[in-house]
Amino acid sequence: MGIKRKTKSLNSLLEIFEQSDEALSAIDLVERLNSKMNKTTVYRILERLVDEGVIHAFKGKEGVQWYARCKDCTASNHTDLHPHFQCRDCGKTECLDLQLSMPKVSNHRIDSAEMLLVGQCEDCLA
Amino acid sequence: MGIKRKTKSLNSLLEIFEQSDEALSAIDLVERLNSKMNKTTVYRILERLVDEGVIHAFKGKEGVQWYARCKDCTASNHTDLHPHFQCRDCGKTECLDLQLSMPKVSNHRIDSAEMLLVGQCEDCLA
DNA sequence: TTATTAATGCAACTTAGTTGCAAAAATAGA
DNA sequence: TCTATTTTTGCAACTAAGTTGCATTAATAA
Repeated sequence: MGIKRKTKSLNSLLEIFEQSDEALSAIDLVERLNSKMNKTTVYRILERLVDEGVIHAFKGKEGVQWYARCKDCTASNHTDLHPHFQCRDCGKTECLDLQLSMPKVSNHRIDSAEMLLVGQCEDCLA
Repeated sequence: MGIKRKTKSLNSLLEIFEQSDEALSAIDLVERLNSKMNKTTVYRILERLVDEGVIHAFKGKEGVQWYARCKDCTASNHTDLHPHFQCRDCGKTECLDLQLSMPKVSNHRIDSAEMLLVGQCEDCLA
């Protein structure tokens, strides 16, 4: 499973994530890479990186896919549970440095939790 | 602003929400009402009901729109902040009776927060 | 060096939701 | 009431995000 070969395409994506502290949307990545590779390839590599625990995926405010580098996750262990913030004005999206606790709900088994905060980022507040 | 006329279409939707304790997806509502009204109308009425504070909207696990009746909200005051749960197996989606507190993030203004839990519901656990 | 497996590209498709515009229905004013 | 105005609805066409099938290319293994 996961990444079998570290190809040029995969490295291009990895590089982008290493150079960015913010989260990146699939749409944005497809656009940025559209001269280098096909959008199908972008989506497939993103999926692989998520499976490998290199990045994690979440939904932004419009319901589209966003990705960010994982700090404390591996393929088998996705432990870090933090909220994401998206700026309503500039769209900047970031992982927040807050550890959420998984809420317990009686008679329910919770597999995953996702929290999205929407508001104004530092730059757009000024 | 908001609802100017209580039409037949609007009442059909209101009725569905009154008869259901679960959340309902836009997709599902469009399907259920497709003999009675156009999907554009469904989306427009849902938007109006949200504006009026009658229902609230949130994104399900696939990033699509879900709606549920508001308990403690009005057009001007959307106070109730609770997580939503969606069953990974049967898709059942519900408001959880837990009050979340709006996280404070320095240098950010938070307007809204949304939390989605995914797992197995009571029925699918058995 | 050939066989096998994995990665990629491309075009076509799907799905959720939106838009523009014309028609119908409701309301208001005289 | 009758007419003018406003609101609601339907419809068809469109958009945007993401997916699928399949053929091609590239990498690895035997």
